[in-house]
Formats: sequence, C-alpha cells, structure tokens
Amino acid sequence: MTVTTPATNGGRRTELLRIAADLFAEKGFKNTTVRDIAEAAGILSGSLYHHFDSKESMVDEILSTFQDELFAGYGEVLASDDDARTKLDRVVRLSFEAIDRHPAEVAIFQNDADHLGSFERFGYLAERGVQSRDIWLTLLNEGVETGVLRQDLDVHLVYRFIRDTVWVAVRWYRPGGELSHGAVADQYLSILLEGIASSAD
Amino acid sequence: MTVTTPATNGGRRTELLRIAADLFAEKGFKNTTVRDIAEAAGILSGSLYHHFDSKESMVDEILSTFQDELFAGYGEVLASDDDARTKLDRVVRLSFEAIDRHPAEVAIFQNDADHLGSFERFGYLAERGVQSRDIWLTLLNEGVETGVLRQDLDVHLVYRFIRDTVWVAVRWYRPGGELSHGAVADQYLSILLEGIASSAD
DNA sequence: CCTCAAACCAAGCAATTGCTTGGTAGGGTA
DNA sequence: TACCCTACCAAGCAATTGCTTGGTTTGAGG
Repeated sequence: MTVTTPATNGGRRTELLRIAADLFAEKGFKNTTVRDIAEAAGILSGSLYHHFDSKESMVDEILSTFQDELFAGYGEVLASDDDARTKLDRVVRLSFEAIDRHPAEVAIFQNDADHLGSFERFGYLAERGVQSRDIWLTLLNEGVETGVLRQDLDVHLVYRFIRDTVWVAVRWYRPGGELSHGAVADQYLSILLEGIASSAD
Repeated sequence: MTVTTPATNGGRRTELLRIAADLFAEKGFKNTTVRDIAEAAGILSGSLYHHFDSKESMVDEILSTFQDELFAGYGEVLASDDDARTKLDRVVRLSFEAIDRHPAEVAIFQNDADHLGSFERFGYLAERGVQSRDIWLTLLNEGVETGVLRQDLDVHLVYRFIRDTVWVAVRWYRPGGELSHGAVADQYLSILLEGIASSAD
C-alpha cells in the first residue's frame, strides 16, 4: 500500500532525487548502487527506470539544478554596485548558505565533480569551475587594486585557499546544529580578513 | 638472502604499492579495480594475490605506513621546547611537506578515510584523527593563553578551518611544480596569521 | 463500467567485480 | 642433476553491478 503524502507535492520524481542525492553525498556516486536508492525509497531497483533514464541522469539533474541556483545568486551579487570587500563578504556568505541549504549537492560536487567532469555529459561542471574562478579572481584583484586587501598576496593562491576552505566545510557543518551558517561565515570572514594572530603581535 | 635487483631496491612489493597508491588517489579506492592495478603493473590481476591478501590490505599498508611517518614528525615537534606559535608554524610546514612527499597517500586519506574508517580494520584511522585534533587544539589553546593568538576565536572552528585548508591543498598542489611546498606554507601561514585585509584597514 | 496513465513488481541478463585454483618459467642452491 | 622459491599466467567462479522487459495495481476521468 503506497500512500505517499499527497500534500507534499512536487511529485515522486523530486522525492526520489532527494533520496538519491543524500546517498550520493554519503557514499559517493559510484559507490551508491541503484538498489541502494530503490531500497531507501521502498521500491525495487527496476522501478527507478520508470522515472529516470539512468543513474547518471540522476546526478546530472541533481548537480545542474544546484549549480543553476548557486550561480544565479552569484550573478545578483556581481550585478550590485557594492564595493569589492562587500561583494567578497556576500559571496562567502552565499556559499555557506548554499552548504546549509543543499549539503548533499555540495558534497556530491566536492567528491565526484572531478571524476564526473571527465565525461562529456558533465562538461558544464568544468565551465562552472572556470566561471567561479573568474568571479573570485576578479573580486580579489579589485580588492588589491582598491587597497582594501594586502598588496603582497599571490592572488591565485588566495583564491584556492578561499575556495577550498569554504566548500570543504560541508564535511563538518550540519544544518540545524549549534552553529548557524551565518555564525560560521562571521568567524570565517574574521579569520580570513584579519588573521588569527593577536593584533598586538 | 634475496637480492633480486640491487639497483631498484625495495622489491616488487613496494613497487606494486606505489602503483596502487597512485591509482587509489586518482580514482578512489572503491573505484579502482584489481585489474586496473595489475594492468598498470604489467601483470594479470590474479598475480597480485601472490603479493597481497586482498585489495583492502593494500590500502591498509599504504595508509598505516604513511600515518606512522606523519605522526612521528608531529611527535618531534611537540617534544621540542618551542613556543606555541613556532610549533604551529612547524606543524603547518610539516603538513605541506607531507603533501609534497606523499601526495597519493594524502589524497587517499582525504577521499576515502571516512568510508574506510567504518570498517573495524581501519579503526586506527579514527584514532589518528582524534590524536591529530588534540594536537591542534592543544597548540591553539596554548596560543590563545599565551596571548599570541586572538582571544575572541572559536578554537574548534579555527581547528577545522586549518585542518581542512591545509590538507585540501593536495587537490591542486603538484610536487615539482612552480610553487615549492615551502612557498605555499609561507603564504598560508601569512594569510592565516595576519589575514588578507590590508593592515591600514 | 471501461479506459488509461502513473507507479511499481518480478525476473533476469550481460558485464564487471574481488578473489581462487592449479600450473609454469627461470634463476639460485645443494 | 635434482630441488626450491619467487613471480607470474590461464581460466574461471560467485557475487554484484546497471539496466531491460513484460506484466500488475491503483486511482482519476469519461
């Protein structure tokens, strides 16, 4: 007897994608079997193919949907007329917010994007990567030029540190836990901008 | 005594472990097949079982050997009578040096330790994790107490940022490339301690 | 009452997986 | 010569993999 909540609309398809995303995030894409997904959904593995073409098309839909939302957010920040430092602040906060709202999607991207990106189907992942790098480098360079950031920094290195540090937080951050994503962003920005050494040093 | 090829010492076993480690690092443990390893070594998959019990025992040997060496290094630093800030400095440099010397091992640890750690055989991975956390927290707390670090920091949060940022560098750092591990450590420590904002800010 | 579509089941297939088994080539030693 | 030992091959097995196929249930609409 399958009485799926009729109130929770969005359909079975969306629900299955959520289940799959959680499993992909937990065990990795390749390491998650279609039988795992089906079992978690309470159906048989073959029944998944009524909803999706393949296991690959499931991650595809999961990742592309997330990426579209994320970059829409980036676009808004960049389109504003805030100064570089404010934009940096906003982009960092946006990223921690993404971890808070879509932890599974971020985890999948962190763990499997490299491998998936080698397939033609997932070429957009590499494109988004370039796009993201350009955003960060532009903001950092603008910050250095306008004097709000240190002049002696290797901007490319700083970019990689920021990118990695922000996204890798998905490994330990838990939505609904003690720390809000805003609190994490506060501390992170404080460390990143001012350092951990005492100013009297 | 068995003296096969005195020039290429270390034996076939060591050579096979290196080949396996590189593949595990590149594609992940589960995603690397015994046939992949054998092919890279120029032999058939069955022949691997003359040298090793199982695929699991290969990662086991790779990871435990690396961990032993790494923690021996940590031990030396902690045993010294340097102050907290110097020890922090040395531990960070030691970590980037480990990435330089054993990139495959670090990558495997980063990508697969969580999953492998759930098996009893790899319980030492979790132990090492706790040990590592204690080292960092001790140093950070000592730094705060002695006044060389800011008083208003969430030490646990700082620990996670440092840990992740340091080790995640394995994703882009390439031994023998333009940047030496020492140069990366310099920049990282500078950013971590002093921040990226200009001091005139 | 009939139709139809969405959602699922039951069974299985071809490929791939880790691993086993019995054998062999070849160099060193007695 | 006879005997090992190390390193390998050749063949294959049981389990697991992603996916296919044809059929069944269920509820909404005509």
